[in-house]
Amino acid sequence: MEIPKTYDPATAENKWYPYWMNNGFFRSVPDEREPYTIVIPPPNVTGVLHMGHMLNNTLQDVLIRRARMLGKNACWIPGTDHASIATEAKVVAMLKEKGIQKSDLTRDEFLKYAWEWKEKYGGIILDQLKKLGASCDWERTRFTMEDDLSDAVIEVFIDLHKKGHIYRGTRMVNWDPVGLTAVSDEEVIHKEVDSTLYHVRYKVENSDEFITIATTRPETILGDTAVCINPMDKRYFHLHGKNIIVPIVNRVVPLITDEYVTMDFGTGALKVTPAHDINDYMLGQKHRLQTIDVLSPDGKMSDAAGYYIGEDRFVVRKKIAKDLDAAGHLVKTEPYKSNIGFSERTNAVIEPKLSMQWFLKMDELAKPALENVMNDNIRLYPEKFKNTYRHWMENVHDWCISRQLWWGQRIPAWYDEHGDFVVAKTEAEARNLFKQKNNAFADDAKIKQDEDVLDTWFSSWLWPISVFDGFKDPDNADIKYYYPTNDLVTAPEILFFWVARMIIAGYEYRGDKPFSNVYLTGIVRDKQGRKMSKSLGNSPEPLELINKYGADGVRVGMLLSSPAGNDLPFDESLCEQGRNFANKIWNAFRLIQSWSETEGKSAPDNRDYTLVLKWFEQKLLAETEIINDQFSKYRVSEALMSSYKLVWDDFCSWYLEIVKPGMGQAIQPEVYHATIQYFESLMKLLHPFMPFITEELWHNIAERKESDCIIVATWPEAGKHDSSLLADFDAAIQLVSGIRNIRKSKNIPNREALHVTFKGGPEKGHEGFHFVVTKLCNLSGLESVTEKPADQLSILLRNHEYFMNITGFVDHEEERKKINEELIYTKNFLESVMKKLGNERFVTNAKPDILALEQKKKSDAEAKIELLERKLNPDGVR
RNA sequence: GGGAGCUUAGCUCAGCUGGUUCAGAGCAUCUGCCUUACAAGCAGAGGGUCACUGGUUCGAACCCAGUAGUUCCCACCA
Repeated sequence: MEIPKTYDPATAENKWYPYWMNNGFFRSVPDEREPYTIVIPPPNVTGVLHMGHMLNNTLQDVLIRRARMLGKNACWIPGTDHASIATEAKVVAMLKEKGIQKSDLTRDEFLKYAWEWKEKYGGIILDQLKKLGASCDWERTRFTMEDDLSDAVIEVFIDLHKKGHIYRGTRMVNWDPVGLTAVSDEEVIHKEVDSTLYHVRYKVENSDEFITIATTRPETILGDTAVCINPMDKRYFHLHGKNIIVPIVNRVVPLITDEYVTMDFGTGALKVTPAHDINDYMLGQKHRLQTIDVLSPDGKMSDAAGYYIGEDRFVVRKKIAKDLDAAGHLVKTEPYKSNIGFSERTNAVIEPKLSMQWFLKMDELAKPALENVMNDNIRLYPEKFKNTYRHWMENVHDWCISRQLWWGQRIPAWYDEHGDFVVAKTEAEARNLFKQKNNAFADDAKIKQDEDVLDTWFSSWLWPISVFDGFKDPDNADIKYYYPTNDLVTAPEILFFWVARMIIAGYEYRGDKPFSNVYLTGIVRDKQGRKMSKSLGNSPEPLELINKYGADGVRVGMLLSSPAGNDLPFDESLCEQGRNFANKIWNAFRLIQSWSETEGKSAPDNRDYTLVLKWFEQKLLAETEIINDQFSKYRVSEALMSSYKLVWDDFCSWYLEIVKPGMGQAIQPEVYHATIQYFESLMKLLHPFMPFITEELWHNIAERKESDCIIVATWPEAGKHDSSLLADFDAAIQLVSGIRNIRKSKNIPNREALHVTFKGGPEKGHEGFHFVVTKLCNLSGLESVTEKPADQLSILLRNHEYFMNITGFVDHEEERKKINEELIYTKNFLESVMKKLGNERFVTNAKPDILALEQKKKSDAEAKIELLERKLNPDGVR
């Protein structure tokens, strides 16, 4: 049968993914096995797959597939997040293209469009994950805004309100004038921006004097309700108790004193605009100042401003500067760098704005969430995030959970005509509550529900519980079986948005952690270290990468250089390396396959390979143990690298080359069958990383039923191995490398057979592999001699000297130089060992095995020195 | 401003309890090979003052202090 020289990923991918799905290999239902569960960080319904998703989901798939092979009941729950702000923005934009304004629609009309949009585009990202090979239980796909999950959100709101954790209050919030909503602190990105500091003088009432303030936002002067100075500031002592006249509006406001003002910044005088600055707001509260909101929600000057009404704040900033100047109030301007907050979603400049919002008190709820991370009940990988986590949880702020949007779970609060409110699931319940509060409450009294919806994270924080219907039916079989889940794989950016809050919800509603381990991935960056983003256009299209390099190749590429918590500087060449690896495996298979045809047809290769078979068997045990250990520490890229080297170096470069039958020879059946077994084990080890090619080869390499799939095969055994055998083999291949090196440096072609000898008996164990050396190096012989041959090149290995019959090439000076260098190194080494052994404190304190090791180092070094010295002075003449 | 982390080969990173067969890996580079599985390959080689300075120790890439550079998080002085 003709097998193509290169692996064709598309064929395997199109064949096996549907096969796995149709045969229910991804499906999980509770049974007697140990569960292993991951809930996906639900991507936004608006999302399309980007490189971050690729990394994240590849990792999850690796973990889930390995758990499945370890015999666990592996369950990976997929789903999507309704993402209020992002989705609403998309729908608004879509409507705009159709010529429809959101403001022309009723809430229900708008939501109808939004749902249509979701049905149409909401599943794209999940389909893309399938291309990557994600083995999610698709029958369990959830959506954060489906009925059951929304019910859970509402119930939790009501419950937390009942417990007194939710309150309503006037607060300074981060207002997004484009999104027209409040956003949480975490969604504001601060950037340093070049701006102007305006020095403006205000007239002191009943005086000719002026007081000069500095501001970057002169448009807010219209909302000033005080000027503040430090009480200790000598410059202004004489003004204490006076009033100030705000320019343009000519409002008379008090001059107040507060230590908050730093004397040496600007002019030491601060204009106070409680409606538009968080610190001013606090000053306003403290000094009972009037609050004048001069901006409307869309960032234009409001009626209350009195001037420039309806004009954008940035336009007004320039205008008012001019007008102030004209009126003689502008003293000077200077360039100034200030930190400005931008909305993460819309990139609009955030306005601090006073508004009525709903808040969740965090201090008490956060306690168990902090404690259980600190005591390692929940482990973060890498551990360094524990610090960050603690810092945040110890200084946690109340969570503003209301959003001025329509797409999301509507807040279950109801207002009567006086503005009193109750929290209830339905209007009928709300009426009852009103009645309980007030007997006189009329049956036909008008009440209306809060217009706002809840923050998206207020639904995603329930995700690990709600996907198992843990609110709807707290004792159902699924939640009891799968919760707490095992591992969560997510980005550090949402450690607080999401991870911390899930932990909080877990303890509040299940009395238990939502997951045991959190693997925090890095950010995928481009070669220049920039974050990959759509706006920069520096992100490769994931599906194109998959087409180009195969899903397995891309998976390997993503994982190759991404230890937990480290950013991944992505480069397509990584995928190329992944593809090349797949091809290497493919060709190893081709080689083995070709042997099956030689079996019995020609004279068998009659070498005794028993020891080599044993070596590889032991090597597999040893490496599997290492790989298991790396997995247990979530060192996934290291586990991949170990597997990579096991396959490429140990199996392909050494094992296959050794057992490969010579030209015209047939392989021995037992060697062939052992090789197949080893290959199968290797495929299993690789399966979590490279699901497609391993499944394909699994079915090709041996006769097996189609239903016998590697995806559900048993993970290879690890365990006790003969380390001296492994060391003996290492010595043999070192000899091989040494001989090859000399061949190369002396330009002796491989077809020219060499004869190698060594003095005295070989070290025991090691000689068993001599035939390996003979075969791989094309030796005409490898035997012991009693006398050291004269004038031959030699190799030193484990205190034994091997001689090669290539007399003509010896460069004595060069050789002596090399030997001398090695001698010096070895002597220094011995010296340090002796120093240690001569140190009483070392000898008394070191563990016995370390001591023994040092003794061995000593004797080895001594033997080597002796040998080297003899090499330099072969006749004992000095 | 407060906090945390990082700095090891050209690149990306290991180095887990301090111990010179411990200075490592992969990629990249260089050299030689179209050797019947694979040129998406084979074989070989070169490459590092472990950021710097000092300290602790019999011994430091590893522990401590300081310095420099760098990244992230938190706060937000108009």
